[in-house]
Amino acid sequence: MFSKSCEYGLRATIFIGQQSHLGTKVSLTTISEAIDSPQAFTAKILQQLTKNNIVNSIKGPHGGFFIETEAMKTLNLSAIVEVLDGDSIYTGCGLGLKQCNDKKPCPLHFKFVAIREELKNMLQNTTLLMLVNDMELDIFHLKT
Amino acid sequence: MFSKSCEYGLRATIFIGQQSHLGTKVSLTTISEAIDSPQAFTAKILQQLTKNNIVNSIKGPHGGFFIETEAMKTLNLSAIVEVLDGDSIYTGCGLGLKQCNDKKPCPLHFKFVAIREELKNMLQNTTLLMLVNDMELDIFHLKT
DNA sequence: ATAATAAAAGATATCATTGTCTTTTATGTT
DNA sequence: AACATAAAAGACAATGATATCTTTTATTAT
Ligand code: FES
Ligand code: FES
Repeated sequence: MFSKSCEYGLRATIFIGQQSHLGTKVSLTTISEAIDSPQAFTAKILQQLTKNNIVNSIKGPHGGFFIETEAMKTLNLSAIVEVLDGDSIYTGCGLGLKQCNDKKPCPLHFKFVAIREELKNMLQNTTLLMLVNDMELDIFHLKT
Repeated sequence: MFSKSCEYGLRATIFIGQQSHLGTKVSLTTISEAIDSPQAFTAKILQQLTKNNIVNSIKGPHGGFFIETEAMKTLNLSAIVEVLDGDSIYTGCGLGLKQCNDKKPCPLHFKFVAIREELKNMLQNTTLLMLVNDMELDIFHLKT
């Protein structure tokens, strides 16, 4: 469904959000251990997320990654996915045709678009804050 | 969503089904032109589909690929996807956790599984014959 | 039998994704 | 100012997916 980059990026963002909610910034090492991801690769992903203002970062001692609580209210998963995987998941044809639209549809088009839209809506309607709040229930996990 | 192999495989199978419905076997060259796919790569995919009894093939002059009409009634898209992409699309965690289950869910689990199940149902409930019949409407396309 | 046709099989090549390693830049502490 | 910390940036490596090419096998037609 999503690329590895996107999977790690989503997990990392949720973890950063969770910790920021508790008032603490987190370092790359802490993140990659918390979400069980390859550290150097995760660094690259965090660079992209930082560049695209999904997360904030501060260099130097006591630096690290964080997200403002206010930003968590409006940040939805769709924004993260779009940064890391582009919008092909929202616009791409299920059968790989170059164009996907109602005018010249593939035989799976209408059935496929219905599900694609649900996925899109789910990602757009799910904010980081929702997931961070859910995480407080101690039911959900970010590794294995 | 699906791999290139799976996209080409689905398109190829639909085309073979369509032509078989008209009573004609089709060659690799005909298929790859009809669905606009790389020929040699498509050959490899058709080998997999043949080995897994999704399509039939006959070597030699007047040979080619075909599917029995009876088989089209029971062959659903899910079977094709499973041969070419495995079942990770049905069982994999949206955030990339090694296990996906209700016992130790990721924060996206329940929302994600809901959509994953819809996709699964759609693929299981859509038979090749349905798509082949739809193709007769001249509304749907298998390339560009 | 020979030649032609067409898929199967095997080997190899290309590319994007995934992943690592090293150097640089920014910031805080002593 | 010197040092330590931590992210940013750039170069490089490994892997798997995608794609091609060649050889073999099966079948049909002459
Ligand atoms: S054209 Fe294939 S999903 Fe829209
Ligand atoms: S555990 Fe993540 S989708 Fe099920």
